Amino acid sequence: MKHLPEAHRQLLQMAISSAQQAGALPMFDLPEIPVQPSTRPGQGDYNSPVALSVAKAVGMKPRDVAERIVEHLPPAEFVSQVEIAGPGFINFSLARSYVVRLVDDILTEGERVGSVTLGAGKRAQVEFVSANPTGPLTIGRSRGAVVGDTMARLLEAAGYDVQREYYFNNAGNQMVALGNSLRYRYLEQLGLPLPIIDDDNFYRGDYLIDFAKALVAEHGDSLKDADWSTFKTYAEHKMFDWIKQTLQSVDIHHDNFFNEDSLFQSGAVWDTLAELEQRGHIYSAAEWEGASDEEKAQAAGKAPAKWFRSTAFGDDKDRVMVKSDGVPTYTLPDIAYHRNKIERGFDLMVNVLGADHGQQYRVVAWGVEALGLPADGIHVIIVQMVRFMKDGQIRKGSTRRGVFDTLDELVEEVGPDAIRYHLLARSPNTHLTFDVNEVIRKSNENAVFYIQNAHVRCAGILREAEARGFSDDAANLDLLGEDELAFLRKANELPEVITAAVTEYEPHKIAFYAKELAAIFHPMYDRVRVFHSDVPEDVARARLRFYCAAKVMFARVLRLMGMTTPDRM
RNA sequence: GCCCCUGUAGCUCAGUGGAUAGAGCGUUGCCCUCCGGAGGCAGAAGCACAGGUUCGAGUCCUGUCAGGGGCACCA
Repeated sequence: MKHLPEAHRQLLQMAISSAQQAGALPMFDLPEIPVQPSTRPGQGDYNSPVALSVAKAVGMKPRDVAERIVEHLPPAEFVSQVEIAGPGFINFSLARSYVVRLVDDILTEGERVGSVTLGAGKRAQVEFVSANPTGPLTIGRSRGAVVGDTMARLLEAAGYDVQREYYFNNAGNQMVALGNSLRYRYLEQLGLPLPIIDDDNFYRGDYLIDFAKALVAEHGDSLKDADWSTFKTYAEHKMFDWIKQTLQSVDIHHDNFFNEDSLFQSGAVWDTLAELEQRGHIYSAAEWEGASDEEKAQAAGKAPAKWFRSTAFGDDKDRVMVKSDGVPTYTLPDIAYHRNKIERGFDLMVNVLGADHGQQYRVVAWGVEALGLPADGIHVIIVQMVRFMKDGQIRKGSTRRGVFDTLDELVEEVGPDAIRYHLLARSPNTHLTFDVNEVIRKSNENAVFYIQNAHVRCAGILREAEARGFSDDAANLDLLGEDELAFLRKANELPEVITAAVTEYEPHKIAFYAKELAAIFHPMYDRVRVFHSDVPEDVARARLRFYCAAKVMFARVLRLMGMTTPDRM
């Protein structure tokens, strides 16, 4: 399968160069040549407005430029016809022989169909989810989880060697609070005197009561004098088992769990601070340099903190790296973490964050810049907030108060495929309302099953063929009709969709492509029958092979979205 | 107040600076015995507002209006 816009681009490039050498066109700076799939019948399959865009620089009429280009176009096996239309568009039509052969290309490429070589020999990392293990995964994390995992799948299809990473903080105050909360629940189970616990530092969720019961069952009262850290370690492991299981239920698997604590153990956090200090980006003060008199008065007498002069990079306020009590803020280890990522030698590092972390991330990016590190491989996908609704009620919640909706519950209610599809099928930077009732209703009538049903129908035909002992051996693909060809042309857009999704960091493009492919398939399916009294055997053979290829296409796009590929509804 | 994101059909959303802006739901009318109709065909209906850049703007820039999120020595 070819990346057709790229193939056409090369043709145009050659044509322009040779026209220039022949003196038919003057020399000029050639911009990226635009090539796009045509949307309207009569305008070919792909077109380029390149003549329009360079006409001014060339000092000729667009149509004349187009003519000179077309005269010098080298022949290509996939092009059957070239026309100049409108103000100067160059329209290309695909050769029937090329399109028909796609059936065999698809079958040969199989589950990797549509892959491109963009990332061949390169390593990419996608960091996503990254929730601290203080409670079950909430629905608030689900969008980033789905977007991150789909991005990883697309990067693999683009040829990258991909690592999925989960970064978590097991060192901070939250984890101390978690340990103390479990200790409280443990002592409560044993009926022992309870410690005083600050409401703000108490995780109230019922799951800690369950953990405490399990602890009592395993250890009796032998832990009654243990401190928070014992309980924290237990809770952390238990929590991660749970989180992994939740993620697995939506077919998400991380390759690496990177914990913040390791950055302290290795000394990377303090090394990073030293490096920043050495480069002159850090100062000690009770209040930041640009603070108002009022703020300074409030800070008077406070022990000095260490500040990162982020205002030098465009921030509106400097940021604390080390608090006056000597403990670093979250930002410093996060900068150390990104340094670590870069040192691990990834060519591309994609970081999926919720909108609430977008601002915070800028400081980290400036920190990386301040270290003088190459940051051009780092890309952030900010996913905007999702409002989850059920029965007209907006769901919100806090892990600490123990009031929240979990991803487990959502999976239970709407199923993994519907979750993945609906959270994916939006541009990451649109705000989205996920109405559980609506999704359940729509999924039963629309997109999710619409796409899966295309796969089901192909599988049904293959089953029928097997039952009849009918094979596609020696199929003559020239017998395929316009309907099948239209599908195949759309199928051949997969490489460009994967390329666009990866280079623009917009994984939702695959969801829309999948729906478009199904929208071509279903009307065609009615007309293009295999086993029907009116269909001659040789035509049936060709169609059967075509449906084999169509099934491969639907399986491919469904898997790229992390969805299942049912053979029956 | 400052920063980020978003305003496209009644609703939910696509839309690479290119030709006549697309889907689904809803709505109006129609079609279907044969590989599972969770289908198919047709109709009505739209780029928040005002400037600007450009041969060409839903798309880029500025402003206005409206909505969402973020602005800790928390993570």
